[in-house]
Order: sequence, then C-alpha cells, then structure tokens
Amino acid sequence: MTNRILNDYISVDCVIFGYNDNELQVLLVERTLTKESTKEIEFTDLTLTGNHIYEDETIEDAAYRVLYDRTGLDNVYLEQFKAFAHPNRLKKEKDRKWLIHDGRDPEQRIVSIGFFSLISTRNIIVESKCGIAKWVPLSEIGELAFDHNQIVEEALKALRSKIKHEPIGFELLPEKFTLTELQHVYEVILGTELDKRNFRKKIGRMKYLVPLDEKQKGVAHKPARLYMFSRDVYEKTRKEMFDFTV
Amino acid sequence: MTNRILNDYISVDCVIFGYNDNELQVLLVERTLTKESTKEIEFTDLTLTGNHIYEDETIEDAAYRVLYDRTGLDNVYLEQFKAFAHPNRLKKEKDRKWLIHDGRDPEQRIVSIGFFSLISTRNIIVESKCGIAKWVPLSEIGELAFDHNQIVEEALKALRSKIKHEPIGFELLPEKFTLTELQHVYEVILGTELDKRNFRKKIGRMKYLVPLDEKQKGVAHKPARLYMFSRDVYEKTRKEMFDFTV
DNA sequence: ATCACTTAGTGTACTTTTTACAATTTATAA
DNA sequence: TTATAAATTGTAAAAAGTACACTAAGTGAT
Repeated sequence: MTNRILNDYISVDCVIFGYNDNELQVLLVERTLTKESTKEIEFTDLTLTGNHIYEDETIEDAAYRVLYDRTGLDNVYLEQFKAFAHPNRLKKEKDRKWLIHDGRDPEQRIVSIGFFSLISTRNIIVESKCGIAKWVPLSEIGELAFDHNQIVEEALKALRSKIKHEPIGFELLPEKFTLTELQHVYEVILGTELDKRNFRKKIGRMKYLVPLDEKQKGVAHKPARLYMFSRDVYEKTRKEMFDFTV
Repeated sequence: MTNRILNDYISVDCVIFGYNDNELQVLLVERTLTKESTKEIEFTDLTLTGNHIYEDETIEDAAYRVLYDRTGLDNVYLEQFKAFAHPNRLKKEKDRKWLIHDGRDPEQRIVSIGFFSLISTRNIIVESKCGIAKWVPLSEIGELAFDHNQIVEEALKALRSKIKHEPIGFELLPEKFTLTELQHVYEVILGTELDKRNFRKKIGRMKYLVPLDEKQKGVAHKPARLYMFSRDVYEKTRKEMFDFTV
C-alpha cells in the first residue's frame, strides 16, 4: 500500500450505525474549525467518518480501512449505498474562511461515496487516533458539516430498504441476543411496532436464527433465551423472492 | 451550466437496458483506439455511455445529461447503483499505447459512478453525436473496455434486486403493453419461468396496472388487452413490506 | 364458410403465510 | 410467600402462494 491518495476530490464517508438505549445511533466525529487569518478556534462541528481513497485500493478497501481506523473493528457489516456530489458544497465552504485544525481546507472533498455500517456498540472503542468520536442518537443529530445530513438521511433509507429483504438486524447486536432485542432493532429501524407473537413466528421460520442453550443472566424477570445468527445456514437456505410492493 | 468538469478522474457511466426480441439488451458505444505513435487505428472497442460531471451538476444531473445526449430521451428510469474504482484500471490502460480517436487518454477516468437505465427500445434513436451506439443482447456481450463488464454485471444484479420489490418492469415496454409482454420482461430479467395464471393473479392485485379498452392489432391470434402503469395509483397505494429472505 | 392455428384468458383445490388477539411461565426482589 | 416484569406460546380467519388445463377469439389458408 502506497498511501498515495487516488484523488484529492474523492472520499469515502461512512455512516456508522449502532444500537443502544433502544435507539439507533450514529458515530460522529468532532471537527475543529479555525479562522484562516488568526488560527483561532472558531467552533467545532460534527462530521461522518471519512477519508480519501489510496491509489492501490478499491473503494471498498478504503471504506474498510476508514472504518477500522475509526473503530478498531474489521469483519463488520459495511455496504456502499450511494455517491454524493453537491455542486453547492464547494461554494458553501469556499465562502467561509475556515480551516480544519490540521490545516486541510474543508472544501477539498467533493465527491463522497457513502457507506453505511452496522456495528455492535459494545465492542467499540470510541476514542481513536483521528479525532473524538461520539455516539449520537438519530433523533438528536443537529446540523452536520458539509452535506452529511443528507448522507445520513440516505443511509437510513438504504438501511430500511435493506433490512426488509435481508437479515442484517443482528449486526447491531452482540453475538448472542434475545428475540425481544432483535424485535426492538427492527422496530427502531422501521419505525413501526411489531406484534411479538407474529414477529417470532415469522423469524422462527428462518433457519439461520439458531437458539442456544443459554439464557439471559441478572434480569429481574423470566430470563430470555439467547440466539445466534448462522451465516452458514443462511447461505445454504437463502432463496430469492419475487415480491413487488402493493 | 458552465461545462467545466468537476474533476478529470470522475465520471458517470450508464448501463442502458432495453428489451427487444425477447431479450435484455444493453446499449454500447464503439470506441476507436489509435496508436499514439502512428495515429493509426488499432481497433475498436465497446464501452458504456459515460461522461464527466460538470462543476455545477449533481451526480444525477450528469447521468441524466449523459443519457439524454446518447438517446435523446429524458423522463426515463435512471438509478444510481454503485461506484467503481479499479486500482488496476489505471495500470492496465497505462501499459498500452493507445489513444481514443478524439485524443483523450483512456486512462483518465478512474472513479466511475454507475447508473442503470431502463428504456423502451422503440423510442430510441441509436445514432447520436458522440459515437455509434448499438444494442447488444446481454448474452452476446464480449469483452468491454475498462472494467465495464464488471459494471454491467453489477447493474444487472441491482436491476434484479430492484425489480423484485418495485414495479419497474414496464419501463422497458412501450406505454401500452400486454400482460404477456410484461411477464416476459420479468422472466428475462429474473432468469426464471413464471406461471401465466399466477403471474396475472399477482400482478392483478396491484392497482397501479390499469387495463385499457384497447387491444393488440395485427396479430394472427386472439388479440391481447393493453395495460398501462399508473404512477399516480402506485404512489397512493404503495405500502412498505417487511419480508426477509428465507 | 369452415377449419387450422396461435396466443389470450380464466378457476379451483391445496398449502402456506399473515393477521389480530391474551393467558401462562419463570425468573428476581421485597 | 408474594409482587412484579418480561418471556413464551396458540388459534381462528383471511390472504396469498402454488400447481395445474381448458376455453375464447382472433387471423389466414382452403
């Protein structure tokens, strides 16, 4: 790997989703902006995690690298969903007289290739070498830098669409999880309430969800059985569907 | 519009699908390569339709423009499905000593943002100002320039996935079409045979498919009823589904 | 006018899935 | 022992999926 970037104007940006406190959260990074003239700190901002693409990387390589540098995790769910080029981004940032604290000009990244990632929050070390990252519940995201609000919007759309047709909900949960937790993940992402019995009946037909001989510990009520996702079974039993809406 | 390109290294590439002779076809463009030294024509190649993104365009704007320049059509189905950056593309093309006939260096476009488009073949004028385009059945596509084979592959995957969940099949047909034609489109795209009665039962439940008081003309058998897609009805009746595979 | 030919159009019985809905079980904590 | 909290489970009715074969309505040839 050369570390020479492919192009100054292209970056990957990653919408990192986590699930905690019964909410869908996004991992955002603080960006410190200084005045070009005085070098004084003007204010801080929140951005997605992103970076350039190196010369000898595919776009996916770059995204996995970005994700690893931010979270220390690999083998996580990551999916490219859309590329963005805001013709106004250039202008909007040019009008300002700010620099990012490391001296980079914030206008540089023009085309951004959006990925979303699902990670199990508990594994993650939020502090990393490149800036301070923090989990922000979707409902509390304010105005982000650049066009990152739009990217989050579209990532959420892509996630909603994807989760309806492929079993990816458990990617937001620890390896072993209860059916109620899984149901909550679906409810939070889809924004609807689901009937407990029907959810279990439906998901129960999916062979890839394997019940363990293990139960929740330390809860003040009947402990729930734990389950795991088996990719193996999934690959073997997956069949394509043919359903169009309405 | 300035016509100043955003960036030399980024392009949009469009996989234009058409349906004819009961086959899925792709509109491809001949590229003439000349030797850099002698300017002699070395050979011709086939590529997708693509172009750079202008400074004041969104990526989608650029794709619609590219499609319009190639086909003379607007208001067609167009969808961004994936961005590509082949780290090897640069090298592969650099090793050769060719130029495209207009003098451009073929290595220039590095990141390509892929779209696919569905058009009703009968409306299209294939001759256009920028090169000769021709319809090639999917089964007969040989080796394309750059990584365009991969882009076509992925476009097809995206199309297959999309058509399972959204009503876009008729985009490949004239405004008025028969149910048999529609069924053939689904069969060709999905690569499976469908039962005529079951297909009609299923699609018949979709209110957006409106039967007309009009029949096929000039066929040597019982003429079929013609149908139209009503986007209006679709928008109104569309409801989200929650189905995961297996 | 009849007939041969070709594709359009339709129904039924069976299985599976969806949907709406509430009582019982099993653990902890007081 | 009891109160509490969440887990777990079933059923009946409606809708959708599946497998399967005959009749209808045109054209073109005789």
